[in-house]
Formats: sequence, structure tokens, C-alpha cells
Amino acid sequence: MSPKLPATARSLPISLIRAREGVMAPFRDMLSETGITEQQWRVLRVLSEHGSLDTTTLADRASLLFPSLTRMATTMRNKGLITQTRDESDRRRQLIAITDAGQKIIDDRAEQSAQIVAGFRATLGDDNYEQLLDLLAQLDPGSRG
Amino acid sequence: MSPKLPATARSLPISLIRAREGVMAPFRDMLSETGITEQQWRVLRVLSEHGSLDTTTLADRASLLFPSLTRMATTMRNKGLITQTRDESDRRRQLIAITDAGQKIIDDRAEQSAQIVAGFRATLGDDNYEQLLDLLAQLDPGSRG
DNA sequence: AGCAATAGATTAACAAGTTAACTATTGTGA
DNA sequence: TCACAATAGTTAACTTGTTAATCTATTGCT
Repeated sequence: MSPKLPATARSLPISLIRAREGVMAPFRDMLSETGITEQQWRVLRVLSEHGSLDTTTLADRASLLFPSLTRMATTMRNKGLITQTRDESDRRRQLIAITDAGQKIIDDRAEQSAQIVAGFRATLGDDNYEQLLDLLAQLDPGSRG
Repeated sequence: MSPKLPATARSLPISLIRAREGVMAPFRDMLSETGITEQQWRVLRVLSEHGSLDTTTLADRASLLFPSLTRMATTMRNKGLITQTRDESDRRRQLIAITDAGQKIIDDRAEQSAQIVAGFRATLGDDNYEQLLDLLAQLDPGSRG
């Protein structure tokens, strides 16, 4: 019928979904006790790494769509995890920064998070792990130039 | 503060998300004209490959959560893409099958879909492509034993 | 047969993905 | 200077992801 389609078990999109599912599972377990989601964790991670950022850059670095970030920002501000301030020189722009409470969530889980990563690295082996990251980067339009 | 966390650019979860984004983009373009979503495409793909399936197996093979599939099944039945029938020997069970209209969507896009896949294969090279699938499979809890 | 336990599936509630339309501010060319 | 395009962000509507609760059919046990 459709001989050209690869078996779903060997499909690249499905393989990526399943791998992500497997990788995220332990992170989700870790985050469940904090009351924040996987995406909110990413936002905090990026802010912690880069400091205060405008919305566009933050969405890009955290791999989130703009409208999602708008919604999340409201939630996270209400939880006291971030602050939002208008850029006075260009009032269309908005700057988002992490609060001490937000930073504490990162700090408290940094070690546990690193252990999860180390587990996957051990599963694949160092070389395979690095090569996997390289291959994935080649599929990312943002880093392919 | 948190020296153990890898830079987000080198984070496995984020790399997986971005790669998936890059891989799915051309598929989404293809599907936009059909009025079905990426997930509905996966359901049709699996049904086309395996024939009639019970809901649990279908959700598993299409990498969908159960509640998502329940909702999608209603939508897809109304669109005439699938049929749902109760298993008479165990009336808790439900069997889902693809319709001719559903199969036609797959058939009409099989070639274009194969070309998209071929493009990624060419980007990475045959060996890298196969190795990527192998590495991803190792991260999938369902195939790791 | 009666009833608790289990399995398959649905519903509910909230968060996020996706696309399109909309608002506000800034920049630009006639 | 003023109309108009471009930019930054928000809102809306719909679909799916995620977890927990619920519902119904079947099974196991007494």
C-alpha cells in the first residue's frame, strides 16, 4: 500500500518522542514535588544561566512558543518565581528575571538533576552521549545555520 | 551555585525537543493542508500498518496517552477517518480501525512523507541516521527491557 | 449468587502546543 | 509630519499532554 513509509517503530519523529518521554520521566518525578512543570523548570534554568532576558530571547532559549511563554509568565509571576519589568527605552519590550525563590528551586535540585543526567550518560556511554547531542543538533533548524 | 547542571544548549531534554521541532516542521507543513494534526497522522499510520487495534495497543504504538486517544477518537470518528466497535467477547474493549478515507490520506502523502525522511537521512548520512535511531531507542523505556 | 478487586475506558481540570487575529509601540518614507 | 509598515507582545480558539477521579464490565473469591 505505502511501501515507502518506514515502520513506525523505526520512524524518526516517533523515536524522538519516545526518547524524550524516557528522558523526561525521572525529571518529572523530581519536579512533581515542587509544583512546577517541566517547561517552567526550563524557563528557570535559562534565566538562571543568562540572567535577565527579554521575552523573545527567553522563549527562544527555552524552546517555548511565544503564546505559551506569555501564559506561563503570568502563572510564574503569581508564584513569585520571576519578575516582569517593561523596558523604558522601548516600551514594547519586557524584561524577565528570576527571583530568589526561583533560584532556590534550581539550586535545591541541581545535584539530583545532575545525577539523572549522569545516569543517562552512563547508559549510553560518554562517546555515544556526546555523539547523540551532536546528531540532535544537526536536526535543530536553529543551530544548522 | 549550580556548577553541575550542563549548559541548556547541551542539555539532553532540550536537545531532544529542538530536534523534534526541526524534524516535525516539514511534516506539519505537509499536514496543514489535510486538516489533521501530527498526532492524528500517527494514529492513522499505526492503524494502516497494523490493521484494527484495541485502544490500549493503539495508544502504546502511537505514543499517545490514553485520555488523549479517547478524545482524538471522537474527533476522528466524526471526520470519518476511523471506526470504533465494541469487542463483543469483552465489552470493556474497543476496536479501532482505519476507514478508506483515512487510508487515502496516508496513501496520498506517503511519497511526500518519504521524501522528507530521505532529506533528513541525507543530512545526517546513512550510518549516522541509523545510529541515531539506535541511540534514541536506548533512551526509550519501552524498548529497554 | 453476591461482592470485592481488577481492567478498560472515559471524564475532568489544568498546563502547554499551535495557528491566527489583535493591540501597542516604534521606525520610515513620501 | 503623517500615513503605513515593522516589531514586541497578548489574546483567542482549538488540540493535546498530564494527572487524578470516576464509571462500567469482567474476574476472582467465598
